[in-house]
Amino acid sequence: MIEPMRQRQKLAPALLRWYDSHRRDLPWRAPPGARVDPYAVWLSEIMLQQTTVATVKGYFERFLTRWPTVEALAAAPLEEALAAWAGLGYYARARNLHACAGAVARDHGGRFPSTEAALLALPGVGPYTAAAVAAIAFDQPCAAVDGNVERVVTRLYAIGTPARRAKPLIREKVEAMMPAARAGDFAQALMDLGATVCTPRAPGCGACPWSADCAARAAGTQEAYPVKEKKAEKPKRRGGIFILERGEETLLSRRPEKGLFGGMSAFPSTPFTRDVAPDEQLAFAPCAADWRALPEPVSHVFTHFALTATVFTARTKSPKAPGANCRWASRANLDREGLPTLMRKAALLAGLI
DNA sequence: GAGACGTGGTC
DNA sequence: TGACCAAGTCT
Repeated sequence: MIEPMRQRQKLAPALLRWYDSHRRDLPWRAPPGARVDPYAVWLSEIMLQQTTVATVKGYFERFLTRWPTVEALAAAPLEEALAAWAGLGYYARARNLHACAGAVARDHGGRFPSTEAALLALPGVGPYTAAAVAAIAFDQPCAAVDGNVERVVTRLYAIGTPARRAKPLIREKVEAMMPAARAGDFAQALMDLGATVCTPRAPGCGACPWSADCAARAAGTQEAYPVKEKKAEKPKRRGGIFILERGEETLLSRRPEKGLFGGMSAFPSTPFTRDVAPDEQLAFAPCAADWRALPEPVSHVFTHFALTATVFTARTKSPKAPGANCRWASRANLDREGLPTLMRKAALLAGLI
């Protein structure tokens, strides 16, 4: 048994050695030793919130190509940023991304602040992202605790408290092992370890630089961590989506700024905040028309409810003026309108794209 | 502080 | 196949 203080001081060097030969090559990472662009680090961190690396890669490249600097992104209309974000989910991130770019351009002269506290004050930047950007982009010794780090640390110390309440303790443990140099590499190494070795299922303890120090491994209970709170049951809801066509055009509406799909373009629909039974769905149609239900509904599972939506279609020649937040979109361009995935599914089912 | 907030992949 | 998971934040 290694004496505790000595053990703690050996953790970071062992992890950094492992990282030097096993680090993942990712589009937002600079080659070893090279300097990273804080804008690229921040952009990647926002996209990676609750989203997989594989999904993010394409979006990251497109955003960086289209808006190479934070000033360019700040100058873009919000609608364009939202459309480019379509399909990534959690659209509040895109609204905050745009607001954050504006704040950096306006209040910080186009340079991201380098301290955790100043970063935390930016829209869409919470405790994790502030620490991650400070560490990765500015090499500040900040503890970036994400889901990966939670898993690694709860296993390393066999912390049986549900992860949400264990956050402060996890942070303490990370700070205690934080090396004086290479703070950015350390933060990324911890996340790489969680993503590639200390995985949720079937962790590769044989390849782990910390396996000899790991309390859960010693007890053979790796997969029992992190302990999760039991989550509430997911309600099932029904609803309707209305696709109105006029010649080669389709009616789109802009969703309210807050709530589901906030600020996004979408087909008019019933509210999704509650279950809307089939016999009351047509009352939410954008106008009177010969609405026909498609034979198959679209099913879509959100984080907090599962939706089965009937897709109604109708044609019109001269409808009443569409609502203030409605517009006609060319069907040929529908693919580029930046529809949320649920709405894309409906368009696909209706044969529009 | 618990719930809202998307989506795609895996077993 | 349905449940669970993935670099969280905001209210």
